[in-house]
Amino acid sequence: MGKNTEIADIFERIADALEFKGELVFKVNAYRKAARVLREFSGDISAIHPSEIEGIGKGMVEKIEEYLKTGRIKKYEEVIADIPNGLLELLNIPNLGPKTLQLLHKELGIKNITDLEKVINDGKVAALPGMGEKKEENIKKGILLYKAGRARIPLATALKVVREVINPLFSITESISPAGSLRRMRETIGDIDILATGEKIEEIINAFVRQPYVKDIVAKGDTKASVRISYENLQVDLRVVEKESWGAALLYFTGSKAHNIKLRGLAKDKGFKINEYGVFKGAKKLAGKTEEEVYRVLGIGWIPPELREDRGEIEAAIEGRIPILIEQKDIKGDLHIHSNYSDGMDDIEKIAIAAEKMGYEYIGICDHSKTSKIAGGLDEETLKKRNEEIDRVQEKVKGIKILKGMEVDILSDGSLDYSDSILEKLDFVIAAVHQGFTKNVTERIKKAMNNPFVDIIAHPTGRLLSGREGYKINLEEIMKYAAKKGVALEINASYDRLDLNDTNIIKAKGYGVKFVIGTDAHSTGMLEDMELGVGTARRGWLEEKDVLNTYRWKDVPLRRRK
DNA sequence: GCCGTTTTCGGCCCGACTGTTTTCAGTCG
Repeated sequence: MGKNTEIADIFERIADALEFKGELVFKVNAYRKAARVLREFSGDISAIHPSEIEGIGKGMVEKIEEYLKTGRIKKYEEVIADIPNGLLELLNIPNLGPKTLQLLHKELGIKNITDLEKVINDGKVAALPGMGEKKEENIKKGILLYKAGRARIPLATALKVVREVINPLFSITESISPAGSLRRMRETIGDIDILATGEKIEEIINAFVRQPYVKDIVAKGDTKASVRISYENLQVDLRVVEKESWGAALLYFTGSKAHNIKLRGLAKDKGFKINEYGVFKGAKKLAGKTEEEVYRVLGIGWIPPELREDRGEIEAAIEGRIPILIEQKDIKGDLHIHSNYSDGMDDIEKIAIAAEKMGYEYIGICDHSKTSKIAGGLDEETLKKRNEEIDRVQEKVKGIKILKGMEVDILSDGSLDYSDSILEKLDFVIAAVHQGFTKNVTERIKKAMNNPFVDIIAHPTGRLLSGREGYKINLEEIMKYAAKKGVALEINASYDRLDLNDTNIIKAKGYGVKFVIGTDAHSTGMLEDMELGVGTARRGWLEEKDVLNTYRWKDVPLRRRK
């Protein structure tokens, strides 16, 4: 996806190579940081000047310019010149770091995974200086994990798993909370992190590693344990701390790493030291019981976990401009729900009752339009019947407003799947690309936005977390046009979509775009995905006013009402 | 390699756990 990512990848590989060679760790980190910053930078990289972006200095700018001009970076070619192809890849093997890899390369001549497996199986590793039986065994385990693939799991799955893991520990802990990327509501999760506190730390650790879901104990000490669970080979880390350190530990364990590093730098500037036990001045403890307390002694307000990515949140906190983020309770209705008239599982009445129980004021039934035949798209006649059914259910279920919406296909020429006279009569329309993902998609979406009855664009990029890449589009052009036309972009909360994602939301908000969070639910159970959508919106720095379905229905500033 | 109203040189986040060691290096988060 563009030059930013290409250059970030190269910087990452330079970092790996330098680390392998034993170069100063700070230099290695500089490349890692530049890679991360570049990945998240949304602007034009050819126009970057040193110091404009934190982490990109003179050297990095030179290399960026070199790449844009020649398509190569000499420094990269230099550092990998004497490293065999496929060797650095082995750094992804758990328990095998740069120092050990260098040793194995030098002493045993390994060049790739095949060589590595051979020397391990021949028992040649244990005999090397500083190595031993156990280290050899750990690398062997690491190779198995590496080959099994350690794919990140979707947020929705991780939330379910963490609730199951935490439940049996409730009775023996005083507090227990998810931490890590899960608490930050990242769209995918690698390891699951949990923090707990209670009277008997040892007992909590022991109870944790003895749970039936534990397949393998990776590490176990006085204050923390790591286990691998049967489900998806996931690693779960539990850290147990004294009550007095709860806040500092929760902060530390929630991350992100980049957020923590910057926070610790801030503490250092003030002459403090911050670790997972608290904030210290010399031996004196200044804070640690709550997260609020820790931030306060650093002179800033509490920062919501979803923002802790070092994307400017610490600077914002210093200047007192941390937004009041949208919350689930602000959502007044779900505007993207499929009924069994198209490919949904449940009938309209069941959906209405379920949504009423969730406390919504309104729901939008949005079935597929006629061209999406596989998804049971409705022809004009069936649409009429469905709308009559909505009227009938509305008579029975009075506690919630049931809106007549549709998810209308944007066809290959950019026209819509129903005539304007049909679209006009609906309460609102979501337009969506469901076919021709590579054909003129930007132009087609823009053309669809020219239709005055299109209120929302569904899942604007079309990507799926399970692997589908998404449409070939110029997303920024679509964002600008949506802002201009007053069309809202959807934050599709479906567990496999989360589309727009966090960084795209930030970008779109910058252009003045408004949003709708919809679950795209195909069953009443999936209405719960709203939690994922709100989490993603929070990661995108959104406030209540940015999201249209936080308004009462009569006040929702839909495009067609303007 | 980046960065700077304490610095343009000399710092750069901090600790737990493991294994191979007798005081520490490597890996991880």
